Amino acid sequence: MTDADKSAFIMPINEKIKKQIVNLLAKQKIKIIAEDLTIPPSPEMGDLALPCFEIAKIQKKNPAELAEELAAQITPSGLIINLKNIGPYLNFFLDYTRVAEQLFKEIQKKAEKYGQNKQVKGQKVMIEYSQPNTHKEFHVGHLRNVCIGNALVNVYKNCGCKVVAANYIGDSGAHIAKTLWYLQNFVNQTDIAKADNQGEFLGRAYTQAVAAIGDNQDRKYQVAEILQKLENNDPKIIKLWQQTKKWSLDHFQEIYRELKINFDVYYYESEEEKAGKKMLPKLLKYDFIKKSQGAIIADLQKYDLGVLVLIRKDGTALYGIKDIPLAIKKFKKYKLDTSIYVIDNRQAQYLKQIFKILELMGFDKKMIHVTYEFVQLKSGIMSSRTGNVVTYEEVKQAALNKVIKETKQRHPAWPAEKISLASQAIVMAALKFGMLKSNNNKVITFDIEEALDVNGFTGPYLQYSYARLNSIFVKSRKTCAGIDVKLDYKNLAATIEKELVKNLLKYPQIILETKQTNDPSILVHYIYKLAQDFNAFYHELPVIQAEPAVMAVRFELLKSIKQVLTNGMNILGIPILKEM
RNA sequence: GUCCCUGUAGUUCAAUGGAUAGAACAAGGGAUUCCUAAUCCCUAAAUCUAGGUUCGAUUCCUAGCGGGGACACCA
Repeated sequence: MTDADKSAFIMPINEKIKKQIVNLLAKQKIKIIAEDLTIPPSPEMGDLALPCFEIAKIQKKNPAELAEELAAQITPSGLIINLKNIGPYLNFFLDYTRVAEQLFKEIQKKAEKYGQNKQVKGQKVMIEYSQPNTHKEFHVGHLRNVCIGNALVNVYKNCGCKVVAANYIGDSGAHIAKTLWYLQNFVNQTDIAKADNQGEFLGRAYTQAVAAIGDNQDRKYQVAEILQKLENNDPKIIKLWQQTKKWSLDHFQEIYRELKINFDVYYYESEEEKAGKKMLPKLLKYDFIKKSQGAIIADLQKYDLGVLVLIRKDGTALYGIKDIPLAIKKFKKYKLDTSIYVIDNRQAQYLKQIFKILELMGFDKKMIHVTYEFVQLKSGIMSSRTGNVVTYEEVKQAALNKVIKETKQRHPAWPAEKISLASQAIVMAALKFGMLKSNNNKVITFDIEEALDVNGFTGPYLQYSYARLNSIFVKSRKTCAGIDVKLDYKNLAATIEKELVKNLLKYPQIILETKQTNDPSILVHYIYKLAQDFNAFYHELPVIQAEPAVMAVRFELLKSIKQVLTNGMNILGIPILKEM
């Protein structure tokens, strides 16, 4: 085998096709790259196209005439079966018989690895996400972060990275002091004991605390005192802090368990706060870190990044002082190549400040802020402070009630356990899909009605498509066992079948794009389109009822669709159901 | 005031600078002796404004208008 053969063998088939077109043109002394090729607006026009404008310009020719010339000169070969010129475009037609055969073999051979690439093989990347604050409610805004972060962890793994999934728990700071103050002054022990979910109870307490404090200077002073005590390890307040913190952490764990999300490492603000204060003398040696108005600040005005307060004038710590030691610690412990922070866009300025501070300290490492826009409600911005939130728990419960009812109706014979498991999976699919379907840069205005919808562009649609597909396989085992025909891919002739093949070809490219943009919505749209085309196929063409030769190739197609659906849904964290 | 994000059918979202701007929901019409109708098919419906760059702009640049957000002691 020559080197060229070897690389052709390893090369995913979609790249192979483009390479062949590039070579065909090279023979005509025309240099293009794979990225020059576009997709025609409709399949009848071709499968791939080369716009001839730029080449025509260089050759000082009319683009349409050039396309015509090229169409006449080039003899199709390999996976290209035909080509023709339409106006200024040179369009190529794929030999679906051969493409399908090779593609299905590739997908079945690579299985769960189909779509993976080695673009950044061996790179060590930490992705920090979720970062919930204890003593606050876990709302749907937090859910978006978790869904994006988890999907990115999977995408980076698919691109050959070693990924460390990190969580950074906000277990210190003003919000803690406020909640503890409220618990001490307004809540009696029996109320706490009565609460069935103490984590949620605590979240509500925070909102009530903020309202109770209001503009009352006296109360603000009392809260500041508690913050001081916390930082000075006052035993009584520390005990209350630890006790209540556990409530929140248990609640978060329950949520992660439901979402089927795991973290490799947990960091805690309370610990980084100590580390930050410890390194304060070292920090003060830098010119840009200085005292100002009684506080300690990082003065970044020179860089158009304003000022970041690190230590309040009363000596207590702010968030910035905690992120600095943490960033350093991460790289040291895990020997990272890249550190990624998944945090909403409102903190873009803050992260620029942190990255700049680290840079000025001579810490020259690759840190990326993956920004996304926040989730708001129709009634305005979501805020634990004001209590204008929709919690994860309430959305989940509402969705669950609806889905359980629906599932019971559809499957009266199913045992309760099966209904419960399926409903849980459907709800997770609906919620996660809802959080991932929009581009990162789009603000999501959360609408409970929309979240409960299971039709159309939703997670359950994907699950339903998979279940139908799976059901064909289940039925086929009973009705057509033992059929043995030679596969003839010429039987894959319908437009919708070709469309599906084309979709499957594109999958590896989609994974790469998702990684490059850090935006899972790209994958969401792709998987949805695949499911949609499958459903069209399902209605249009029979499988089990088809004549054996046709049935055989359709099964090959379905196996590949099933694999890609599985791979994509796994990355997105959308649970797969064999029946629903 | 400065900076960041954003403006596409009634609504929520798509569209590496390319050919006829795609979906979903909502609206109206249709499909179930056939592999799950949580599905499918059909109809109607959109690029904020003005310039510029380009063979070609929803996409890039400039200005304006609209929406959201961040800018010293919340995280």
